[in-house]
Amino acid sequence: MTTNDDTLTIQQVAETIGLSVHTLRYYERIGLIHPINRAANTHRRYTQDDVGWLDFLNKLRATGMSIRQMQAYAQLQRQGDATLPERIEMLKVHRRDVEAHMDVLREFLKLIHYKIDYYEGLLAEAESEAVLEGS
Amino acid sequence: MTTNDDTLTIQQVAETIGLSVHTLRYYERIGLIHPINRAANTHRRYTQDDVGWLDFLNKLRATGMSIRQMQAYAQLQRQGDATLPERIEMLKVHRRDVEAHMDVLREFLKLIHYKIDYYEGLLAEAESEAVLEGS
DNA sequence: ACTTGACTTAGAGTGTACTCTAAGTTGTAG
DNA sequence: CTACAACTTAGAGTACACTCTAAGTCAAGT
Repeated sequence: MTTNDDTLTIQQVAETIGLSVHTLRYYERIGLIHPINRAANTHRRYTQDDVGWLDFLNKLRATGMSIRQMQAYAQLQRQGDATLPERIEMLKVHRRDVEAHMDVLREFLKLIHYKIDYYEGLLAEAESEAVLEGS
Repeated sequence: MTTNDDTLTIQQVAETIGLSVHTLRYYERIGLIHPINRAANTHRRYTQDDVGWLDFLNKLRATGMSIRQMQAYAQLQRQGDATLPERIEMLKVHRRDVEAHMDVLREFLKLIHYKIDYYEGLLAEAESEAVLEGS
């Protein structure tokens, strides 16, 4: 397999960005990415730009954006610079969502901290009683 | 509907903790919570303890714990104090997961910050050009 | 010539977590 | 007496995001 230029096979892309080859084809099918250019043998050849875009999609997913939202964003992206304001707005909305989610996580971490402390307190108590019984 | 004591109907619980009545029954069915005590008319009556536990379950879900994990935790809980060490361990593992997730979110927020700045820069540029053309 | 392995497609299947439906019971209000 | 709302059950249905299968093409290595 001589991939002489700077393009990558689907397998290579899957490895570099951590999505399965199935998922990469799926994302193309549902319009999250434009139809990938093909080599003479019909195999997909991903450019660095393609990889960058997929990497960004992956980050949107990892931060909780739905496929539907990403489809909307991808469509705007394909429509060019005229949609920049809308895309900025989407990103800002998503940022607010992520920040809200982080607040929830922070609250939870505080709770869990107290809970673990409390449980470890109970545990230490039980142990010291066991020691007393053993004496 | 006279709920004179300090117990709550399924509807009231749903409202106070933000889970649907369907989900509350579902959680009971799959063992996330013990079988709820019934009033004379077979209707469920939730105690404050039940509500507290459901609230905690809800927080575990909201922070990404799977139903399967919660089932395991609930089972340990029902087995009493002997399982305290295991439960502490589960909570610590989950805390690590949540912290790791927060790291991902923080990284994303940084990226999105730069991206929005960049896009708004493009936008400002385009606008100033439009002004020049207009003169 | 033949095997191997990476790729291709359309479409079916899976896992998770709900979410809803249908049919029935019960208690209160008009 | 009747209507209505809230509840009950078992089990079916849904949404989401993949994930896999089957059948086939193609290029390289032995």
